[in-house]
Amino acid sequence: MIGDADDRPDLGAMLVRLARSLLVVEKPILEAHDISMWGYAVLTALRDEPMRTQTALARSIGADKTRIIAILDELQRRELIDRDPDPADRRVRLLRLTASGRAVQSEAQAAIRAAEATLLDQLPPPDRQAFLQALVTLDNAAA
Amino acid sequence: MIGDADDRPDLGAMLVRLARSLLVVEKPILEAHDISMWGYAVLTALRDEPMRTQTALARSIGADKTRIIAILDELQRRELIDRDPDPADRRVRLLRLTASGRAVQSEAQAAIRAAEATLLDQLPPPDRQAFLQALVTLDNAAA
DNA sequence: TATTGTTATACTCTATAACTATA
DNA sequence: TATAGTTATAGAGTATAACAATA
Repeated sequence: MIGDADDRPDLGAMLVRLARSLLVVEKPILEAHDISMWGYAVLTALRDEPMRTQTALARSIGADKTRIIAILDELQRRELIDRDPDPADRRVRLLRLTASGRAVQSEAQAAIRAAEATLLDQLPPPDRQAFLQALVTLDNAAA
Repeated sequence: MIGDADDRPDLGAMLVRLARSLLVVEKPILEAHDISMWGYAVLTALRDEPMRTQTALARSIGADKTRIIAILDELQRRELIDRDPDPADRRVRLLRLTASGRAVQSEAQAAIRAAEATLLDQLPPPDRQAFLQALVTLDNAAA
């Protein structure tokens, strides 16, 4: 284990702390754009591709299908998403962003990324790139 | 922003997902050692140094002072910690690990570290070191 | 009066199960 | 019968405020 730098906090402890501090920073940003954390997660998931069922959307953002219903109600009411029954199978709801929803997601994400940059600026640029790359790798592996 | 690799999930999203998946992996490990997540956090904080007040301990692990009371009750009942009134100021409780508490923390941490290694093994060793180093830097900065 | 620890309460988040409507 | 969506309920986790003991 020589050189393994084991004299550090547990990985889980550091990740939980960092995740929590990021959520604290991002909360007021999302509030400024008048959306919730889950609302933002939904908009971001739908930006990449429309979804054919609410269950699939829920799973893609790591939520329960019952948990996103109130979120979808709100997003639909504000006309940020379309949510239409599929004519081919009237049980399912076709979900996609409206132009307005796409704009809100884009603006919120820009603000989020700027806040992230403030944190990441504490790493020298090469370390920063390596960190993000490793994070993406682990994120894909964990999924 | 050339070369900034912005085509990735938000930093917060990745950190939350990774933190959650680590908690899922670690939960059965801690259960096998018959301690809770917060119990483990308390034992680990006290391993590094005894604490003079419960409030200080709570803050050091990012918890509320009211939230650790049941945890301390349990740890004390099982004789994993000592929790004695300070003769110099009878309001405060002096907190430190017992020999037994130190052993439980040590065994649990070894198991936790082994589980972490399984995840980290998905990174090439040099990337792994860089990732951990960056994480420690950000963790210190965020505190 | 200020502080430590404690208790009580309420609030948020989440998980589970039961219901409807379609297939 | 099986599935998508919905609703209702209960549970866990958390935050806030009030209280007792001590300084």
